[in-house]
Amino acid sequence: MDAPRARASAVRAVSAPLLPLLRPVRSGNAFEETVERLLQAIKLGVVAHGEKLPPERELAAQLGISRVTLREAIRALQDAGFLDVRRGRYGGAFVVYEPPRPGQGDLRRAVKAMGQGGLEDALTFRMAVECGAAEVLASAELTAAQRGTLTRRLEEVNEAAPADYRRLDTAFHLSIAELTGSPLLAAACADARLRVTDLLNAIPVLGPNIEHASVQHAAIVAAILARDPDAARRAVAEHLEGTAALLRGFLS
Amino acid sequence: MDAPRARASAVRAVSAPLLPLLRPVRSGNAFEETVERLLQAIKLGVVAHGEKLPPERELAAQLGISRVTLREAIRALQDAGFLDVRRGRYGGAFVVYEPPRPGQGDLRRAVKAMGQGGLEDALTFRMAVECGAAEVLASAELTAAQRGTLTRRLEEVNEAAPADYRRLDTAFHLSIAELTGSPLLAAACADARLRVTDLLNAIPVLGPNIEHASVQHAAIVAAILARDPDAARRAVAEHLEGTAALLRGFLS
DNA sequence: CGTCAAAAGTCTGGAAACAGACCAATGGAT
DNA sequence: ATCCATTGGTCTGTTTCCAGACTTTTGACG
Repeated sequence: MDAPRARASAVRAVSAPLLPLLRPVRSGNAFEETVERLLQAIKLGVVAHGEKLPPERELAAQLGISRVTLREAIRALQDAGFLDVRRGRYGGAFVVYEPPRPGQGDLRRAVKAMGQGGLEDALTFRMAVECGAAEVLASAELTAAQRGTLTRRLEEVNEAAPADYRRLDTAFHLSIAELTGSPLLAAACADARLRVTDLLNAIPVLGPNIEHASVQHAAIVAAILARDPDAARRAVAEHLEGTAALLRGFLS
Repeated sequence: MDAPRARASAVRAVSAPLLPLLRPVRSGNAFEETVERLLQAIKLGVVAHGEKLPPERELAAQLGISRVTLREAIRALQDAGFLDVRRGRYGGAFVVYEPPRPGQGDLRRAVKAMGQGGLEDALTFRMAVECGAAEVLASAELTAAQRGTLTRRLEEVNEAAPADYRRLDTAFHLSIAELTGSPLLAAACADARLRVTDLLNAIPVLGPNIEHASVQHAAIVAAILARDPDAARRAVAEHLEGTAALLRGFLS
């Protein structure tokens, strides 16, 4: 139809470096992906020991999969001993899992499972999105309710029993992202956190680290409440660098 | 098996605010999702006018879908006039599309298509991830090749013809993310950019804006090359705020 | 102690997606 | 003029996944 391009036969290949766009449309297998998701939710403590998952129909809708597929995943987690499924009214899929005594050999295995370069990728990604979230939040004018949520989460982490520490730490970090009011940003932070969960679960929760972390957490909250974006970003960066260094330390 | 929980019947529901984890496992329909992806790649100029998509087999593998599904998507884009598919050796799916003369009424439609709160979400997300990427990059020690890529992309934007401007601007922004070496971060930035593409395409490319932007682009590159993370972050923030303001201006 | 609502468990037919083999056209190279 | 590698086009059988109706279990409540 248009002569110019016809003879041109401009067989320019697709530009090499711009291919993050052509990343996978679907993450392989719905069943496996669902198992992974639920497992992460359990390990993150989003659904803690003794709690139950939402009803199958509801959960299936949220995950965008059919009930059949969801049930297969739940069944797998039941067989693996993570869930206890009870039927009848007031039944459901109850979490029967407590974070393991962090072993030492686990860490290398977890790192290996991330693949080549995966660790640095995850840490970099987390640094970028969490710093961004803190900065955004510190730039916004918060309502009293939002400030309350933030300080409450901070207190919860500080008072946490060792067994609950990771879970509440996660909740604290994620609430920063959620309070920005940007679902995309919150999802990105959740994703980033997920990618380091297995690693964090593989290292012990040590007193000095907790104390150090709680000082940093307090600094983050203070900066956000003071509406000082620069300070908030720096505080988060420092905190995450500490975590990253801790991980690298256990690896060397 | 374990008496303690049996009677406990701890029917604590799943904690309300921590549900970004239970987001959809798969984005609905593989076909539609693929069409969307390809369309975005075309509109972003990742595959410019006259270029062709990678061979079907290759592209299907990259997208993680079957060739059948990919072909349906390509067919749809062909019918819609975005692609011209030719067979035989040296054939392929050629892009027959040029960014439209930016209309004025389009913007509101594009915004409406994003849904309630979608605009602020996208802008916030973009601000967070792109600032993060710039900061990460400015913190790293770059090779000569990386510095070269960055400055080359900058020059390309500055010399761009109006018709090519958006495409090269996109390439510039994305290369910052790519140079961080974090695929996750690069994907996040690409995603963020995608979400505002339709909006940007709906507003005219004005001389003063371009000049303003090119000054800011230069500042970004300078800060990165000077290894000044703070300045890099600020420069990106300023630049994106400019874009956001421009969009809001056209909306009011 | 029976009722009943909410939950898991089951079944069936159909649509979507896939894997892989094979066919057909095209145009540069020989 | 012919060859042939490369690319799109087609076909077939299989697997995965889904939508929705229906059944069964359970335990709080009246």
